[in-house]
Amino acid sequence: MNTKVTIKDVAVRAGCSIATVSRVLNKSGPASAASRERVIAAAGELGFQFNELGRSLQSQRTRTIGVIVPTLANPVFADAIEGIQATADDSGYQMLLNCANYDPAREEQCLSTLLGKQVDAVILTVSDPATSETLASLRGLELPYCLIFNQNAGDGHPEVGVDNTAAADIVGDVLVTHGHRNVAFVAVRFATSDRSRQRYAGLCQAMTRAGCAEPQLLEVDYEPKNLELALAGLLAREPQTTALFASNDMLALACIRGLRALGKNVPDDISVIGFDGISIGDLVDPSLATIVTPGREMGRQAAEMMITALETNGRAARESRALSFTFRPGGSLAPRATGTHSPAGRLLNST
Amino acid sequence: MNTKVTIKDVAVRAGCSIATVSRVLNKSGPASAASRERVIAAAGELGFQFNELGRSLQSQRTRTIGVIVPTLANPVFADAIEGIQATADDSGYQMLLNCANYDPAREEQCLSTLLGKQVDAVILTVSDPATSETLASLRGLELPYCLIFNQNAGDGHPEVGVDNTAAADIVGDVLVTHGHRNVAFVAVRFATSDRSRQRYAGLCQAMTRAGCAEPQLLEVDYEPKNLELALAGLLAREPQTTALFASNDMLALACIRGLRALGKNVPDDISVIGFDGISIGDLVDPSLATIVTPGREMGRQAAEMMITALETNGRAARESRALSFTFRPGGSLAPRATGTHSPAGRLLNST
DNA sequence: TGGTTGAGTGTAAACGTTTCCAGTATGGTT
DNA sequence: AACCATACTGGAAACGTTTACACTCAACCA
Repeated sequence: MNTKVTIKDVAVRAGCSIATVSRVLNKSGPASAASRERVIAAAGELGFQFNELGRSLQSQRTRTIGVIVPTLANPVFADAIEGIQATADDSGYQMLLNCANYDPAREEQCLSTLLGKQVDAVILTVSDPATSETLASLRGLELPYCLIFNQNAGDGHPEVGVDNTAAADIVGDVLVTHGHRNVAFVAVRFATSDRSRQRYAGLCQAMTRAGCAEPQLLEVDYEPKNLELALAGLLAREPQTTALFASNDMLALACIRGLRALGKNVPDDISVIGFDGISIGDLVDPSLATIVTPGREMGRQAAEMMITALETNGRAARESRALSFTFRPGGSLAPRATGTHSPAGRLLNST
Repeated sequence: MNTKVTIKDVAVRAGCSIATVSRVLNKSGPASAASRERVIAAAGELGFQFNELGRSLQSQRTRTIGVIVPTLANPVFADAIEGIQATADDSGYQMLLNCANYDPAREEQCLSTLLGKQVDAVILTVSDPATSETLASLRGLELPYCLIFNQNAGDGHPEVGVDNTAAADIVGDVLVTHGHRNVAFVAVRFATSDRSRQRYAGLCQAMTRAGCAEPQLLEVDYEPKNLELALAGLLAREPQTTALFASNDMLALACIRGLRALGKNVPDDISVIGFDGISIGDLVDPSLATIVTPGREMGRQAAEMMITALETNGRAARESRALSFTFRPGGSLAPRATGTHSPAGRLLNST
């Protein structure tokens, strides 16, 4: 009974025109106490609720923010989404969500749908900002938009993210101070993820600065069997490898599992560091050493930025923000075994 | 340049009326080859895209499905969302997502917003179906809706879920066959989650059937310190407890961590079983014994059901589906230590 | 008393579509 | 030659709002 009742029905029941109903319910113009009362009563009795379609069409704004992310399977995106949702909600905005599945073509299609729905702004993460058509067309438009997770996307795109390169550089430093000199970077979708590449670059930078070998690059997928094979191959080719840096936490966890399956102990035989700082990393054993990025905060700030841009109607949406990150130590990282014999874990195994 | 161009602009450029443009672009009526060609050209040159607001207002359908879930922090909901998204997308539908944060008042508010936006259908998970105002008002409406995760909600609400009680009963059986006779059920938000209560009931049913003590009920929150304290309290009060059944996987992982912090080894000192079957449970060590529920499939089927109901315009949305689940063994579950002395793990610790 | 004010109200246009309806040709039949 | 389908087309109404504008009426002031 909620639906179907329009402002016209309220007007009839209140014995006035729809203009008056609108003015009363929106508090947007004068109305006598008597009308006001009758309108409110009528609306209440009828269970009237505005049809936002009509409102949006007229006002040229939907109070809806479109969001495009690669997936929800990685909790780091779920976090950001929650941040967007919460912030939007506080300001009376809605969120229209699309998952593009790491596919640039789908990204474009998602954007197109969102535009059709007349979203007021767009928050998105793209596979590769440098080549993204989606991003290119977005710049041509007049509506506020903002990248999240992507950083240093170039071309002055507004973005809220962390400096992946700097963060990975720190990971490199940490590895070096722990005595690791032969490390490998494990990535999924390296070719189509700017973030992976930035993280690899940061790692390389730190390692070569310390005079270490250029880290190996190992591209893998999540399929357990394949991952195991790839890891086995790496360890065979580069037996001196003592640490793995995974391009994200989910992958890091998968690597630990894979190594375990190969009979390797983490961190005694080999250390693993992740990236993102998903909360589960802290629950598992060994706990995951990782870069903690503020996923939820990223979403929050991006949404806030969009809403401010919309409310002030100013061109304020052009800014970018680099959020801070921290390195979280964890049990998956240990100092490199000093000799050919390793400490505790190894000893236990060899008894 | 995409935005702002309306069917009227296309009509002008094509030298015809908007009616003709509409007919051509929608293939919804006759048009001469010449008009057709000119319209298509004009639309292309102008980068025309339909304004769905206008369309929806006129057609009385938005091709949008509203979704309300408690949170995205639990991957099990993220899975379902992805399932909904993917299915909706295939049929040209959008998804409007809201997180209600386990708060019935917010659930109501979310529904109200969704209705304002004129969603064509609603898929939701509520805290407590029995007392949910949201659910009650939904039944009064004429639009298709469907519960997910909630099951046996009563009152014939359409739902897609698994039989929590039966699943938990199986968990009880598994525990019994592993020799556990003193187990505890650990839950968050027991009072406001029908699922928690159903799972507890199923466990009790199986345990008492086997002649065991009624399982302890331990209500906790996620805060690590509190959880640790609660677990310590339980073990002090009921030292004979040999297994924990957690109301969901996230909590199970948190329990394992908490037990570890208390110096207890899982599964050697105590076994832990979860519920949901989130993929991470398979990555960690010990791997999580759990009930695997088809989260994504739940979302998929719910969306499919809604779309069918909408397309056929039939009252087909009244059905409910119980999806199957499986028990997944894992390293977190071990047979109860037979004597006062426990096997391997204990021995290692005591060396 | 006449004018000015201002509050309260309704009419109607506009937002971008779809679609009914009434037209105009064109062609083919008797 | 008159007729009638048929194919195409445009005008206009409708969907549910907001809001500019014009109107009425009372109160107030000179």
